[in-house]
Amino acid sequence: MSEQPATQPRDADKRPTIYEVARLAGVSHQTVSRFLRKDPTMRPDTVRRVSHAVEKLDYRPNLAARSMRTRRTNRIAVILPETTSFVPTRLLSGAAAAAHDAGYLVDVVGLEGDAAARAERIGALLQPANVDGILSFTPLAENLERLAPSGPRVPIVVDGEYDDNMRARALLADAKAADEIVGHLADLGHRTFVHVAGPKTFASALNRRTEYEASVARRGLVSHAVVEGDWSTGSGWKAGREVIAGSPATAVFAANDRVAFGVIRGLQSVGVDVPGRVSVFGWDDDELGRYFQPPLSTVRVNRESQGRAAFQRLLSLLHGKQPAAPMDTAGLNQLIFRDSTAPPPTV
Amino acid sequence: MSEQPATQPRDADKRPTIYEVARLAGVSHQTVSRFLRKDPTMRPDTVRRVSHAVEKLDYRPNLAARSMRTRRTNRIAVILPETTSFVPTRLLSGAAAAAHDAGYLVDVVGLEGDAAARAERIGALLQPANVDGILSFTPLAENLERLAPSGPRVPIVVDGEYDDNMRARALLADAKAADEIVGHLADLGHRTFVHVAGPKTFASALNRRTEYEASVARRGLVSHAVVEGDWSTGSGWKAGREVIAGSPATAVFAANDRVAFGVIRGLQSVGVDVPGRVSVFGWDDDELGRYFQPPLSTVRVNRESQGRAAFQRLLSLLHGKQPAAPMDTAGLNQLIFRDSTAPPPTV
DNA sequence: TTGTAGGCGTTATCAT
DNA sequence: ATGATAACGCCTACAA
Repeated sequence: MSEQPATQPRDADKRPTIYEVARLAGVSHQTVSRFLRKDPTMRPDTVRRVSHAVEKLDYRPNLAARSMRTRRTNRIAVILPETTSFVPTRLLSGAAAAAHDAGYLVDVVGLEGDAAARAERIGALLQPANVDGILSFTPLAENLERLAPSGPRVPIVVDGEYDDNMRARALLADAKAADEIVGHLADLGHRTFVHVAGPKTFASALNRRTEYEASVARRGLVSHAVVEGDWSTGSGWKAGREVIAGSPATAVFAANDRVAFGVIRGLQSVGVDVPGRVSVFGWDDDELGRYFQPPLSTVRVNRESQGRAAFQRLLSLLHGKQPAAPMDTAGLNQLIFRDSTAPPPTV
Repeated sequence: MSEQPATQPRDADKRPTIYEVARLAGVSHQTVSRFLRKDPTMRPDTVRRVSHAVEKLDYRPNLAARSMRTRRTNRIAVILPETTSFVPTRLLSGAAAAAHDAGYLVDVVGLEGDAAARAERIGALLQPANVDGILSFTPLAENLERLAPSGPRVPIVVDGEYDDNMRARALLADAKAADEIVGHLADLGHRTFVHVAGPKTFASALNRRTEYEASVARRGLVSHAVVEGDWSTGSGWKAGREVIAGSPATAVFAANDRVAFGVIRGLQSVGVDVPGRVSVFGWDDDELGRYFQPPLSTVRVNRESQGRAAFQRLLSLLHGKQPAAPMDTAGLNQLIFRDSTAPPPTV
């Protein structure tokens, strides 16, 4: 009773393995493995014994060992934009939560800089052996080629981008909201519009812009200008002062709320009243919009569920299914009308 | 020349291993391993041959296999708050970038919900076998006990929290800025203050609040109230209307810019002029503050480098060193004076 | 229903 | 300076 430490010989600093659980439970090591895999063919009594041992030892599986054997990592990589002005936090947490719910771990990698060393590490990370799939919240384009030049590729989903045969349905939600914004402003009596867009590389920005142009044309209205913005308040401010103020436009559709705040403040700074002279519509339902002066009309998008949806799309890919476009396309976007939109001045 | 496929037998869908690299280079598999480990004792010629083979096959190491053998994962976990109103994006990207630079991968895990399954997964993730260290941007408290009840623990750093013997120095930067804010307002002539704080569970919020109270007392000023906020614009709005408006206070120190925006708008909504009647100071240098009405006085904190610093602290722990407090404590916070602060009304 | 053998890709240890 | 062999912890296959 002194030579062999029996059940807990671990060198203090070492986690128990299935072997030690097995020994404590008086079974073989892969009976423990079966237990972990929730094999239904186990005798209830055995389950109990193993379960106790697991608990007593506070056993936790070694993920690396598992994935090496199963060739599945239960991990996805999420690629974040390098842009400092646009970081989709809610998207990230939504996607991460969905991933966790589905039993996946989430690696985040940034696209910042381009040090060779980092490129290499990221390249390694994105191998099939290291990650089951990739979810990107930033346009990828040729970056991908650089990161994983050849060989088998894991499934990739870029948020907001869809392949052709699902484009129509998938983008419908955003397009519909964009069209409704134009419609709302038109109903108020506006005829001349400006759109402050997001970067063209973002599918979502491009889509909104495209739909804006289509909607304006369809309704026989005038698009005075489309300003290329970068999601930032500064770009809105600039557009407000340099393009919109003094122009015949009376209605502005901004790519997001931060831009809209900039537009409004820019206009106010040169004495243009909002919404007296110009109406402004945002997109995101940033909390501040409720308290802004004037309170901002906007689109409430559930970024959390957008993130979840993006992950679901990836998950479908991982399961070998064709990813379905989000079904609840209807309820995804909700227009919120506040005081930043009103009828145009009666000339 | 037909039986053995020589150098690229991989089943189309399989990444090459060091064995295939070895075969192509005409060396043994752990000569390749040495190459990967940058072993300096290799003959230059051998290095060249292996290097070529690696490149030709686009070989990337299998991280799981490596970590299983080395018992190091080169991975850290970053824990994000469940709060939806406060998501430290910049902190995250700063920390992630620093981690990547140091050769570490980053897993993000949220603290959302409490489903047993998720707790289990997270618990597994946080094992030494799965992650080398943990960086948390949210208070952990007893959560930790729940997640990893026993056994060896990996090093943990909670952003903003420091152990006692470094507290003084580490917190100096924030405390100094907080004191300077009070000082600035006092210099303008203010005597009666309100602080709209962040959640007490956040070390940073608690520290600012504590220093606020100390600074006010030290200077013989009056703290009319300390309002418990939650980092949100709404909490600022509420504080502005319900506590500050109609009170004798003429100066407000808000926990962050979003709160400050709420305070200002709340005051304006009940006809209280800022800064005519009340001055408001923020914290964060949110871009919008530059364009706000009035432009917001605030503290510019480099969240990126704060995130980097947090990771460095963890890295020290990982290397077994005592973590040093940030050295550049001086330049970390920079007060920015804009129009939201002015002398109090002359009574 | 449970146990035994083998191997996943890598690095460590020992030879040579 | 390089090669052979074992081991990391787990799971899949097959045997009992």
